[in-house]
Amino acid sequence: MMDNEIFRALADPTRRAIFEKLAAGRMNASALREGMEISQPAMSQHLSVLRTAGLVKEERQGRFMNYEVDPEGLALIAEWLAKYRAYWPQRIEALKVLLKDMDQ
Amino acid sequence: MMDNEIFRALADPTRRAIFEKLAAGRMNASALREGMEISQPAMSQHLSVLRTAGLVKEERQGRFMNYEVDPEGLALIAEWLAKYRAYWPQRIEALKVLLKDMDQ
DNA sequence: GAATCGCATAAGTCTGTGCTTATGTGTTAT
DNA sequence: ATAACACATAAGCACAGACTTATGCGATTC
Repeated sequence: MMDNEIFRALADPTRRAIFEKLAAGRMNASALREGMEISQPAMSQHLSVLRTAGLVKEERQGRFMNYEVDPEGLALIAEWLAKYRAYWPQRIEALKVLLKDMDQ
Repeated sequence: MMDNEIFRALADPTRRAIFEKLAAGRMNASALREGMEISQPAMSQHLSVLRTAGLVKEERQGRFMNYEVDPEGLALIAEWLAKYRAYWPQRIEALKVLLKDMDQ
């Protein structure tokens, strides 16, 4: 059950911020730190958690380590969410947005 | 920002189990405890967290407290997920399932 | 109205987790 | 080779959070 690691990873606001920043594009750990007031070890540890959860994947490039969003993790959340489809009221705007954004 | 409470609430496996059980239908706190090896105060505290996160809503009925899934919280997760639509590869089966289930 | 029931809250304990400083490992530059 | 760089890992600390036992509070039952 990967649910646990996924939701645990996203439970931390700093990690969500890192993930959001990564969503803007592939980036190395140092670039991620810019404007984030976070120590280098802390960043490394957060990235490790995100990686274990399947939310992020890494690729070595020289002495840099490039990180990017891993769709795998997002898919797990979508699967989890789909289990509760019965509870989606038609009028919730967010659903329409989600559908419009995804279906194209 | 409600993201924090949502993901924090779902980070605990016991709370996810409670939520999943509630998805089967409206239930009071005692009924939820059945077959779950969890103390009464622990259940009450978990439900409080889920409620604050917007994942569950309650309604008093005599001396019972009925709980049910609150779509509000699910909508917040869907909104969060929609922000990363750019990372959905077409072939992910989960996405298709989600779309099929929702769009009908 | 007293006892019981369903649940919430209080207070304390123990574990997990996010941080720190220090150090290690591999890569590039000089 | 040596220094500098990008990042990972180790160890320790402080706080958050999930549990416990005890008690409180409304509502029902007898």
